[in-house]
Amino acid sequence: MAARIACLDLDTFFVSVERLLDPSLVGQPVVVGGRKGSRGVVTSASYEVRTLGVRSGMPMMEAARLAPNAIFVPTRHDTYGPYAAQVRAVLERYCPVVRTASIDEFFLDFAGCERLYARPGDIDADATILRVVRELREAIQAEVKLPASVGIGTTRPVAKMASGRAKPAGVLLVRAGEERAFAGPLPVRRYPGIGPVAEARLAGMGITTLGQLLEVPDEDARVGALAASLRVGLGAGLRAGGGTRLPERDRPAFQEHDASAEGSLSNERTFFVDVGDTLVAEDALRALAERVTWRLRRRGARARTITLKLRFADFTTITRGRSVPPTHNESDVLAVVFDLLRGAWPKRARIRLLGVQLSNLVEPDPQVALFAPPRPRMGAAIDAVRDRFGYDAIRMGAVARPGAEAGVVGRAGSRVR
DNA sequence: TCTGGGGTCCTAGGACCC
DNA sequence: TCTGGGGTCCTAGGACCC
Repeated sequence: MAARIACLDLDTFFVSVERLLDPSLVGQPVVVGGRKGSRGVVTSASYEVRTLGVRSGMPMMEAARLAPNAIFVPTRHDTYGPYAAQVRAVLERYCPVVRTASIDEFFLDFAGCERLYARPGDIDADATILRVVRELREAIQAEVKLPASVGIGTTRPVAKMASGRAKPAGVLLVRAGEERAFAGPLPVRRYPGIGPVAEARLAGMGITTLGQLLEVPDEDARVGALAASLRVGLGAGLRAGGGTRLPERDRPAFQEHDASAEGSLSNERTFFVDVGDTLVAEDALRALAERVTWRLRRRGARARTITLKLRFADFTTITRGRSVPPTHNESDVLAVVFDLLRGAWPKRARIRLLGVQLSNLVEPDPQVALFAPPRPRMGAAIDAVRDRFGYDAIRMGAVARPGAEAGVVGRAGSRVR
């Protein structure tokens, strides 16, 4: 079993793209995230500010305190996708099996490619993969102008951990049989799937490294069920060709599933100031329902479950959901979330965040579709414009300005109809 | 220093059915 | 007449990832 799974990670992706768009940011301490002073967090931090302790996920306030001289750039979510798509296109030239794990992370499976790609100078299959991966990394740098790091191993968790060690802009291959030597000294937190909670519980058992976790004997009564279950996944993940229990995600390794009917879609929003007014909350829900149903229609799917998410001023978060006949209509979603809001919002509580999630997605049933009301003509026209020019090309009046009379308002605020 | 937004996966209790 | 067992769906919450 050769090391043939690669994990490619784009280094400080959002920062790198912002630097492409504004070269004056190159070499500067850069933080991409919510607006400074607002209720936002860091989404990407350059290496210059990481040395000061700034990390993604950190509140912007804290980042500003740690790195007062950094340049703060607002996250532009629509901007980064096309760059990720360019990267994927390069990857597909080099590897037949590419799986997009997130906007800045890809897994490649070179199974069966070793001999095809072998060159006379390669001493073994590992050398072949390593050479190809270095070429591919250079190609991304040259063509898309983005730095990437690649880890290579026998399993996905190993490849992922190796990519972390390869940063910045490096390549690291962990040979078959050397997984434990590589991972053993690492903190448990480095293993994909072990987060802060599992880390703390393991620390309570005196386990801080992956090596320690693996060495705990099965019979050890002090080890909780957590450590036992983690060890199962870990052992498999560190074994060449190993299985995929717990921490190893998306089991059938690289299966691309039916995107139209899988998973869920959600949109949520944190208010600048906590909300106590029903009308303001309902306006926000209108905007969220409009956006999320538009995305659902673009997928060609319908949702069987509608869920309202509420986060109160004290940060407690609840969800309330309901199963419904499959729908993709904003009005259906809105009726449900308004009703759920009434039942879930205690008097006097202030709301920090509202979210609308659509899940249990299904393909439209042709039998049902026959009798379903057609999408109103104006709705269809709005969809068509948004499909061409993007969601924000059109805003509903009530959404654009709370309290405004209904109607469609163009980008500049002029009335379209 | 108060904590974004988009997801996936897992668990657990209760309803309901046979 | 004090009580089985299995299967599936629904709902809520939480850990985790980027």
